[in-house]
Amino acid sequence: MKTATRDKMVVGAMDLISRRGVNATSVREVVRHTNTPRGSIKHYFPNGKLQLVSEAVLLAGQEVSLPLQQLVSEYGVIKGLSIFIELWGNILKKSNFEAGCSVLAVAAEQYIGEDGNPQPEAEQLLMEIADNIFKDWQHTLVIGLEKENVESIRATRLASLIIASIEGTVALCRAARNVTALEDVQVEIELMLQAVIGKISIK
Amino acid sequence: MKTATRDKMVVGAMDLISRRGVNATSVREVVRHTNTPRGSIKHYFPNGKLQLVSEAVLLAGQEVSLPLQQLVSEYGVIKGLSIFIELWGNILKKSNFEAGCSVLAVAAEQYIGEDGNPQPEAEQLLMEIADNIFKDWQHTLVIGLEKENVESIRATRLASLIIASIEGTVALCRAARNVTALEDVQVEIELMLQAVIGKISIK
DNA sequence: TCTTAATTATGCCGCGTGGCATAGTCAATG
DNA sequence: CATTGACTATGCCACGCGGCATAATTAAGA
Repeated sequence: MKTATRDKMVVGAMDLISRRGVNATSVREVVRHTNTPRGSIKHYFPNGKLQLVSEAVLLAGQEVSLPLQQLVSEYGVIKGLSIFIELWGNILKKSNFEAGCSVLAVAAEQYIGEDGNPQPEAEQLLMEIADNIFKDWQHTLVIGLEKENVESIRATRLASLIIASIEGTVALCRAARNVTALEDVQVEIELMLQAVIGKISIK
Repeated sequence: MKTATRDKMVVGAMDLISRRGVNATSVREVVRHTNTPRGSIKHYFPNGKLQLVSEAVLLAGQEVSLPLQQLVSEYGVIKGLSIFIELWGNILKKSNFEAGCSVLAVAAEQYIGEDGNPQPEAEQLLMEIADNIFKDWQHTLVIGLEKENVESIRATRLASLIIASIEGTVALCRAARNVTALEDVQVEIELMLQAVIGKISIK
């Protein structure tokens, strides 16, 4: 497997993006950070930074999609989400609140090219990648909710709320340097879903 | 008032940050973007980019805090939030989904210095500013919820969820280049609050 | 008016960047 | 062993950056 170098680059890019964002992640820094040959970047990523970043974000999406899917299908939406949120808390704590969500990072900033100007085509590409990932996560939740007999339209709306709130909360916790908001949101999402699914009245 | 120049710089920085993020917003671009004398930046912001960015983010926070506070106190939490969310939708649409939330942008990326490395002190300063702004918004909601007889602890949790979900949704909508997620979240927040406040069972 | 202070103009510095091109090295296959 | 193709090393480029210093200009106060 010669792809060891290539993989390290993508993983390293993902890591840096999750901390610094896309624009502040330089390919040279990725190379340094991963002890990887600078001469290989052009070889593995002929389209340069944009290609590296694209793959890094795709990977970041996958690394969230898989556990989310697995947790929801194994424990159901409510318990699954609870664990999923706890997982994010661990990522934050383990990184000393430096790491965030790479996909959110993409969605929060325009892509600026080497000339210092926005690059609409590149921007659109990355945004579409991010959008697809968000929609993927949302879809997983919709499936899980429908399995609990939540109506399709309602499930879609709830999934939007849940994804958005988790993403937003991760950012909030970064700023606060604690995990309180994540705990708050976990509780409220659980209460909300219990009400919706169990048709129980919230007091 | 000679501060016309200074103000234009702060406003321009805020605008650029909301689109590009902090790291991709250069002082020189702010100057160009605002037709402002480059020589004045050192004069009005002796501490350089960090000072400019700090004030821009503070302003961004204020420009959200005030309407939020006003809407909640005038229309109550539910109706107020509904209008507030619609307001965000307008910002997105009017900017062709280029503008986002400057405060979220700060929370989503590390601050990278002119040497290309993270600057922990600057980073901490900006994060504290962002955190204070988030907490300010949250406080406004807590007040509004308590006025509707929601228990204090519950109100705090709900406020976390609401702020996080709105911030997250703005990012989602940027990626999707439409306002659907914002509409979804608006409906679900309204339903949730009606249930909590009115003690009505959700079907 | 004259002079003092606030503001602006402009050029320079060192640096890091993304991209590229050329040359080198290494491994696998003939 | 030879050769071919994949991988890597390294230097260069033009650029934009943040910061700074010095000089010019303008406004305001005596």
